[in-house]
Amino acid sequence: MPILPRSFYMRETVLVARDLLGRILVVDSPEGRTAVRLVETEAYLNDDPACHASRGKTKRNATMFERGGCAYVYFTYGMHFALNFVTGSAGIGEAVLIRAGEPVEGIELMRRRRGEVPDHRLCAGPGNLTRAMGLSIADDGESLTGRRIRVLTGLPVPDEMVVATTRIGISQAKERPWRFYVRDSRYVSRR
DNA sequence: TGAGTGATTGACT
DNA sequence: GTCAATCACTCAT
Repeated sequence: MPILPRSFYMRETVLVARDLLGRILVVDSPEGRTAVRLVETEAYLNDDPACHASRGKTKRNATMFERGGCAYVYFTYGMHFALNFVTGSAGIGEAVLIRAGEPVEGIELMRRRRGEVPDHRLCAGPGNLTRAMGLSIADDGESLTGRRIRVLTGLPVPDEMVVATTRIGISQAKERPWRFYVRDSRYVSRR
């Protein structure tokens, strides 16, 4: 299956977030391979108060200002990592948060990393997904078209199967409908 | 320098 | 529904 090219990410961030549903994220690690079908994403834009980049560049968010097509991974709440796909041209500061995926490969490895949880919870939520796939701050800046991390074309999700709603866990710009998930999927973090 | 918050999660009432 | 875990960052001293 083909790898999504960098040009996929060099588009409007909200459109990329929507178009990522149904795509396959593959991560190779020394322990083995894991892969998920993306079922839940959120867009974070430059002029968006909820976006890390909205208050300028810092050491933590610097990767967000790179050219689209790389991973922005950050550490939050003192214990969790969150994976984003950087979008647009260099210097813009926009990205798509990967909130949930449906496991398609390496489920045993995910279970070992996550412990006793049902399969539809393995990658439900940004912190859970990074833990199940073995991602950490060490992956910040990694290419999304590389050997360790890549995103395959998968099967795009038709409009009637996509729900657009408000984002989760933010206190500012709550009303913007930039969260996308696959209707009726058991693998999303919240309904 | 220090208090408050956060793109979260799981345990508990 | 509440709350603690625990750290990078912001904003106000």
